[in-house]
Amino acid sequence: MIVETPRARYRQVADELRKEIRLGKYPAGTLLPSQPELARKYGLNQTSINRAIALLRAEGLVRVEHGVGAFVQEIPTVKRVRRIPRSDGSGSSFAEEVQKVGLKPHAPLVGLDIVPAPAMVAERLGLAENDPVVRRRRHMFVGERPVQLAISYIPLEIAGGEEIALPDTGPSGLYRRLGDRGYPIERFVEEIEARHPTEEEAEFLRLTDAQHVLEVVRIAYAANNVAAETVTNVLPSQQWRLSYEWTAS
Amino acid sequence: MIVETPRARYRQVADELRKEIRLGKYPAGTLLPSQPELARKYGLNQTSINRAIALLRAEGLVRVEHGVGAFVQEIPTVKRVRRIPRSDGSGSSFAEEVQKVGLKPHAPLVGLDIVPAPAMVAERLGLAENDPVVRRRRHMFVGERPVQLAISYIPLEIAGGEEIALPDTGPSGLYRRLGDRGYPIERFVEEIEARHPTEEEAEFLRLTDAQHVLEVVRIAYAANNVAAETVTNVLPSQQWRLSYEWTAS
DNA sequence: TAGTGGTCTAGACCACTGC
DNA sequence: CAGTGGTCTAGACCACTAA
Repeated sequence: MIVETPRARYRQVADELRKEIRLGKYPAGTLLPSQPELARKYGLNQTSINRAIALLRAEGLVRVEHGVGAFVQEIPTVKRVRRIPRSDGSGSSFAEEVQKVGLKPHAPLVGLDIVPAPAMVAERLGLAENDPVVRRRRHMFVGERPVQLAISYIPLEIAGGEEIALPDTGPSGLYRRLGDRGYPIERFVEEIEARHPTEEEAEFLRLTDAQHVLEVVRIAYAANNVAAETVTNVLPSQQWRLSYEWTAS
Repeated sequence: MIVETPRARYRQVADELRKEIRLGKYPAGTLLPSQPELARKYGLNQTSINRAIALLRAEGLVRVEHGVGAFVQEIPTVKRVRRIPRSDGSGSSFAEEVQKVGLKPHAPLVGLDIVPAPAMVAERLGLAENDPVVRRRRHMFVGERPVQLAISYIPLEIAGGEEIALPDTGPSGLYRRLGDRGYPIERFVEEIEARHPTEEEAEFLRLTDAQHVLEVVRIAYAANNVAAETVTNVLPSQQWRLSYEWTAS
């Protein structure tokens, strides 16, 4: 190791490991050498090596399993997938966009039920808290890899029942059904925010709590600004790039 | 301190400080007690206190100045400001949106020159690398607080000269001038990505490198898919919420 | 059980800031 | 200069995982 006093030793170790990962010395999915081993190699204490690994964790380059070791994270394959507001009013669907980049997506339904509206959802849909809403939860994968969480809420009064959100109903399918029920969608608003994942999200998406997620909240409005649906998508920020397109005039 | 073995002591200290900050015991801009002092208070080593502070740094709750202390970060005042693609084709301007929430923005020009196009810019604008482009750089503040960086590039052939991007030219002003020069804008694409800040960005935006920024890249297209301008905005992810709106048709 | 990562100490030294 | 935060050690103990 170069003695470069102004830069902390543990940072230098992190730099070195980062470089070696980038160069393919430790391919995705493999284990880094153990902390005692790295300590010997670099002539440092295990405590210092631990700090170095903590840096790589925070950057999302490495995922640590206690008692096992530090795994090199898979390459962010989902990046560059797009969300595009289109003239038919829907954002492009998850499946479409992932297929475009040649990957096999699946988005199993993990829950479909009727629940009292949580405060945030009630606010977005213009309901009173605890008014009944249809809730649809999906886990989205690319191959074996979890890449996104989605929870959709529709006021029960508008939905009529759970059936409206049954599987194989793509977004446009859902909006067509809402139209059939007398709530044709006129306007969409999406808000994007970056935040720390909840524990549940971190576990499913295999993130450390030092990494961030993007939360994309869409609200679909029917006539008279009646909010007919809201969807919240949670995606690891390092794996996605969002895209919006619109025309002048 | 509660002896809660499964949770690390330093995490408990961070929890405690986080709570006290939230409750206003340490208002924004003030210093936390020094590390030795906190060490005495919690019966821990300075090393452990240092780790606790490091957590708060990573979360952006605190900004540390070496040799001085840990300052409580100002409240993220810019949050909820919107970017809305409007019917006139422009995103709403920085100044407009900040004023809407009752704050005083200013966005001084820090650079206006003609440079060879960097690779990424050349790709976005459909130029060859090193083709000349007009570059406009702005630093954006709300009051005294730096909140955003913006760099705009226009092919010199389209711009004619630097004048096109002179100060007090709002976005729509620039696009009107481009129209006058025979390049009316037809279409916009924005791509959003979360990443770690560069050192320069971290310094200006007063971020630690553990925090994230949103990079919003917009490309404005004239007829025949000729890219007439690209702007890159860099904003601290914790201080902003982006918003897009569009109508079904 | 042996090997892994996570935490903590007591003490040291350094770099930086402000007086 | 004194006070601040940043780093590092040598050693210890714990929790977790896998065989």
